[in-house]
Amino acid sequence: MTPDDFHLSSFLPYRLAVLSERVSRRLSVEYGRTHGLAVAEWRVLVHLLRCGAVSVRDIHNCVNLEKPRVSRAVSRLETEGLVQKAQGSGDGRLVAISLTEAGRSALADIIPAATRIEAYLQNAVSPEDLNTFFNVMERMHAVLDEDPEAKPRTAMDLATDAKARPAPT
Amino acid sequence: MTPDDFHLSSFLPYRLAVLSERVSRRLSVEYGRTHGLAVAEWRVLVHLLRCGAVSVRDIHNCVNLEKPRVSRAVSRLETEGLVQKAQGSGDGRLVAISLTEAGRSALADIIPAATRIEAYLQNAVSPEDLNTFFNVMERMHAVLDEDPEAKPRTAMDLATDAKARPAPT
DNA sequence: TCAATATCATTTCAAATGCAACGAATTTGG
DNA sequence: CCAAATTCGTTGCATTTGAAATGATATTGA
Repeated sequence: MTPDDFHLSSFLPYRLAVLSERVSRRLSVEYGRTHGLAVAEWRVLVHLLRCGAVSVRDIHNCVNLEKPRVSRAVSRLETEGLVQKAQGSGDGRLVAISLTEAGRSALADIIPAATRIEAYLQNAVSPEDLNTFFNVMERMHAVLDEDPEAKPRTAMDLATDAKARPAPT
Repeated sequence: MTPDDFHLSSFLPYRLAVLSERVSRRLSVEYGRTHGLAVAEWRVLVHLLRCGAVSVRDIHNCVNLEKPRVSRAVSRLETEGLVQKAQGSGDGRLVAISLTEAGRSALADIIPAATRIEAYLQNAVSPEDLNTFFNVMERMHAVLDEDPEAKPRTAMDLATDAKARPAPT
C-alpha cells in the first residue's frame, strides 16, 4: 500500500518531530544562553517550583526524563547552586531535592521569557484552533494509551491532558 | 509574570516534545524490531525512495538531520546492503547515494506498517480537526521562520507545509 | 595560471544518553 | 526476627550525538 508516493514531509511522526525539535531548540537558546541550562535541567527546575522537595523518582515520573538523566541533571544543578539535596526524613533511600534561592531566582528570570515564546507561538492561531490543536494531541495520546507497544504516559501528563478538554462544544 | 502557577504539563514546548517522542518511539519499535533501523536510517531510506541518487548534503538539507548523522546513517545502511554509494559523475566531492534492491524491499515492508500507525493516530480525530491541527503546526513554523534565533526550516519542509492547506473551507 | 576561498564528506573528540548493574535501604513473608 | 525481594539513587559502559577540525576537490579572482 502506498508504495512510492510516501512523502516524509507529510508524515505525521516526522512533522511532529521537526516542529517539536525546532520549538525546543528555540526555547533552549533562551535558557541556555542566559543560564547555561539544558532541557533536562529546565524541566527539573520547573517541576521543583511546583512540587517542593521531591525525590529523583518523583521527578522521573513527572517530567518524562529517564532516571539517570534526572540524577545527572540534579547533580549539575546542585554544583551550580540552583538546587539542594537533603536526606529525606523517614525513608533513608529517598533524596529530598528542592530549589535554592538562586534556583528560584533563575526561574523568576526564565519563566517569563519561556512564557513569552509560548505566547507568540500560540498567538499565531485563534483560541478555537489552538484548543482543537491540543484536543488532537490528547486524542493521539489516548490512542497510544491503548497500544501495548507504546510507552505509557506519566501520571502527570495523563492528569493534565485529561482536564485539557475545556470546550466540548 | 506568572511566577508560581507555571505548569510544565500545559507548556506547549513540553507537550510537543512528549507527544513527538512518544510517537517516534512507537514508530521506531516497528522498524527497529523488524529491520534494525534507527530514526536517522529510516529517514534516509525514505528520502532516497523519492529522490534517487543524492548527496549527503542533499539528505541533510531535506530530512532534518545533521550532516555527520547522515554520513553515519548512510555508512550503516551501506554495510547492511540497503544503500550503495557511487562516485558522483562530475563533481568528485559528491557521493551519489541510492537504494539497493534490498533497501527498496525493506521499505516496501516498512512503509505500510508506518502508514498504518500514522493512520490509526489520525483516525482518532475528524478530518477537519486534523486539518486544523496541521494548519496550527504550520502557523507555528511560520512564526519561527520570522525569528532570527530559531533554526531555519529545510527547503523540503517549507515546500510541503506551504501546500499543506488543502481545505481552505 | 594559480593562490585564496568555498564546499563536500568524513573523522575526531568531548559530552550526552540509556540500559543495565550496583550498593544501600526498605518492605515483605514466613 | 530475618532472609528474600523490592525500591531508591547512582554509576559503568557502550553507543549516539553534534560542533569543530580535517582532507580532498571545486570554484573564484587576481
